[in-house]
Amino acid sequence: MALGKDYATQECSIASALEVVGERWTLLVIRDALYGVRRYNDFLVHLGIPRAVLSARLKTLTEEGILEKRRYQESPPRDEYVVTERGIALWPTLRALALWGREQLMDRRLRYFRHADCGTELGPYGECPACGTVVPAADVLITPGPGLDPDPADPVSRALLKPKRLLEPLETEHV
Amino acid sequence: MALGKDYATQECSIASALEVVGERWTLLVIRDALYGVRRYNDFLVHLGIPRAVLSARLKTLTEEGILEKRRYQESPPRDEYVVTERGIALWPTLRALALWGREQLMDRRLRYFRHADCGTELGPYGECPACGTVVPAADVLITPGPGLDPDPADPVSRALLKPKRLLEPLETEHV
DNA sequence: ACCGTCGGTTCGTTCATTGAACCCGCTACC
DNA sequence: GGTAGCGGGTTCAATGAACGAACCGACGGT
Repeated sequence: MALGKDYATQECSIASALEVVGERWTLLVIRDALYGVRRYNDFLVHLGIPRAVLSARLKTLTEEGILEKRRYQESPPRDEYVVTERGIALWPTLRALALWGREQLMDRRLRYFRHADCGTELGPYGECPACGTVVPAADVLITPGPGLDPDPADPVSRALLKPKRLLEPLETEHV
Repeated sequence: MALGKDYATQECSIASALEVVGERWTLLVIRDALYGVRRYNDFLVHLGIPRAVLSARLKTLTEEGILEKRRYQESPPRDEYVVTERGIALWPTLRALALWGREQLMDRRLRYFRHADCGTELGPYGECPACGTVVPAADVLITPGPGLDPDPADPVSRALLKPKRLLEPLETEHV
């Protein structure tokens, strides 16, 4: 999106944000990263995204400081992509978008976002109605809802059937 | 984005939302609509968007129930695009995105979002820190910040130099 | 020696975006 | 009554991005 064909005339922080995260697939990559996905192949099978596009997105997200590429084993050399503070700061945006999609477009509940400390479902602005506090991303528990396919094909979706915290790395079946 | 080339494999309300509002320019059109822009030509000059793309976006946003096309004079026939409840429901998402862009990407303050009743700047989750309530879109006051160009070229930007409420129709100089 | 896996790159085809040109209904002006 | 202008579009050729399939290289297992 950048490189000349950007939202140049816009003097606006929304336009700046969209230059970084507004391309196709980008927000879904960040969503997966917040859900705990870290490996190239897990992004690939879970998103169903072309490999070239995934490589490009991971590259620019790394350059923008939203993901961090780090080596987790030496032989064979393997890297994982971990979401940074800057990426975690997008959680309120993604939560708001998920809420809009659920209320305006969907007929069923796919996932619940809860406060990990007390299990209460988050309110419309990301707060815990029981505790009265705003819940940081690391304390959000994702639990499956009734509309979710109980036997999905890909290993990432299967791993997401168990309740887990945001940011916590996802344990995929290593075949 | 729709029509076959969508995020078909994603079982997720974020993906559903992005199928509707995830295309290039779409969220900026909605931002302008929330700021009070209603006329084709105002969108056109303020966004600097190709006419064909603007027509396409207005069409799909109308079909999706986010904007409503309505005639405001008969002769010559003229229509305006007014944001609906479904579009207003995107305000928390846009506010969160603006906040992220401002804090993570920008060095200066362009606009403040305030509670119209008391003038206090909104907190990170869209609440008024003074009143302790969540502020609905219609009660948000947009005021220019210090980083904003004081003499912009297009009439929409000039009209936005005055404080005004969200949703309130924008008065452009009718040349 | 060979097969499989992970994390990519390359490549031809299809689709979307761009900017410029054109069009239509109408009004105001001369 | 001709014509200039405006709002709100559509059409078109050229460019750029996304797609999917194929290929590749480093390694590990058998």
